[in-house]
Amino acid sequence: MTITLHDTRRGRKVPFEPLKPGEVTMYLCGPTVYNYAHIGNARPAVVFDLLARVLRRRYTLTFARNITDVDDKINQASIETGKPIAEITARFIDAYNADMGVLGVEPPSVEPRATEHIAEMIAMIETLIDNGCAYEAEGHVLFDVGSHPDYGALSKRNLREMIAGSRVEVAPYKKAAHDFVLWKPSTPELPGWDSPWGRGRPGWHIECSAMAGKHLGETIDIHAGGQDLVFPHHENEMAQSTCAHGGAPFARYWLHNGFLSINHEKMSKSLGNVLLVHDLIETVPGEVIRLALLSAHYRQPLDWSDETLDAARRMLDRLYGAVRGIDVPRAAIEKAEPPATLVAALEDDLNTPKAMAEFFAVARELNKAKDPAERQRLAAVMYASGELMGFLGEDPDAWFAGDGADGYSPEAIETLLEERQAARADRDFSRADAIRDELAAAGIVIEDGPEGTSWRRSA
RNA sequence: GGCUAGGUGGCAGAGUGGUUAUGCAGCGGCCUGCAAAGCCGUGGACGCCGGUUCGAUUCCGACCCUAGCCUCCA
Repeated sequence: MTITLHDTRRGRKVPFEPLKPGEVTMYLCGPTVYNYAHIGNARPAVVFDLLARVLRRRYTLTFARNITDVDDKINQASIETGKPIAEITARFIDAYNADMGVLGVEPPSVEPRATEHIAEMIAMIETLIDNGCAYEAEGHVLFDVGSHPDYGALSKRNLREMIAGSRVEVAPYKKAAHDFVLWKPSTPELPGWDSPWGRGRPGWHIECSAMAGKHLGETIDIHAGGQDLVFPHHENEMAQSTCAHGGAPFARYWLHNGFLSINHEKMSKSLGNVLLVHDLIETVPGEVIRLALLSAHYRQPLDWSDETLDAARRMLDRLYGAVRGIDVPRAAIEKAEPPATLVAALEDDLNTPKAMAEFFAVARELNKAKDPAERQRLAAVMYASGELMGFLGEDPDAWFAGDGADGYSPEAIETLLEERQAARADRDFSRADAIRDELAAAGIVIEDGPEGTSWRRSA
């Protein structure tokens, strides 16, 4: 079985073969660091983290996820807050990595920053001018879309249509409406670098092309990002890189995740419904958010609501409930493999709902199993599956203990449970039930099992 | 208006030319002092209209509706 991936350019699922046998290069458009990441930003980070995990099972993976730390929105944030740009970007780079870490996103192989690749961008722009794909005008350097016959191949649109439907005012120095900026002049207050075209700063699209080229080579295997980046960002990247590299293909597979809405509305500042990961993780476990983001197929739209989170939490409760109380040695987990059906689902264009169904199949088998050795073996399979997908990273008892916000310490709960056990032994069920009711009122659920009584918090 | 995706049971959400998705919720049973968890069983679905077919939710066409992009945006 080969891995299949949906390639945006070809518009269908295709078998995946890396350019170099055994090695895969992948580039993901990362954050622009002017604010905390919102839940929509987290979707590609989580989805393509999972893809990276799946790819690493078979290949040596070089995974680059860039940081855009020069951008007009950052400049704007600096003006608004009065804080230096470097302070803003440093702060939100740290916050991004910390927040994504809580969601189980593993660090990529390289995390290139735009400001550290200005020389590469200038060199690439010079090459583009030399190759006749770009021109200078009034301190700007623009990409000449007309020089690139394949322009529109990724986003499946043609220039004529775009010009006809264009509602944008065309800057006077542009040859054509869709020519886009590679380099633009900076005023003295704005960040800028010396260049052959004067002091200025790069356009957005050239950043990714330059960083991808430097860290992954002229032709990369997988380029990923949000669906909204298909046009113009990725179309422009493809045009630039292809021209700069003498026609060498840029990305062999283009992957795009679907959009996330909130309560069926687009997330936007004007609606006031922007949900920051930074805030969400205060009250919701990272794995719940991760599973919520993976509960729909990555190319499907995903609507985010309290119900989405509840559903994810209940699913994880079921998984943790299955492995609870089973002691699994680390060595057993490392020896265990996720079920082939689960891996196959993920390798089929990252079919996470199917993969979760296979995960639950193991849980069911484990819940049914009586033999301790068999239970331990299945629990190891559960944990191995969890490590692949980024779940079951917590101790089950800790998972069910929750945050203790109701004021009952574990010790206090244990004391009450002992009292209840004594009452039950005396067949004083009204006393036993009173204790259970008291805890239930605080959201603590008691479960009597063959090996004693356990408890958990239900949100 | 153009382009690209979608419309599946109470909810979320996969998949398939004829046979169980899965999770939550419901119903019946087992277990339990009673519960909870778990297990077993069970009802309920494929936007609308045509076409192809022995047979379509699955393929084809029209229609309706929704979302994203066409402008910064994951």
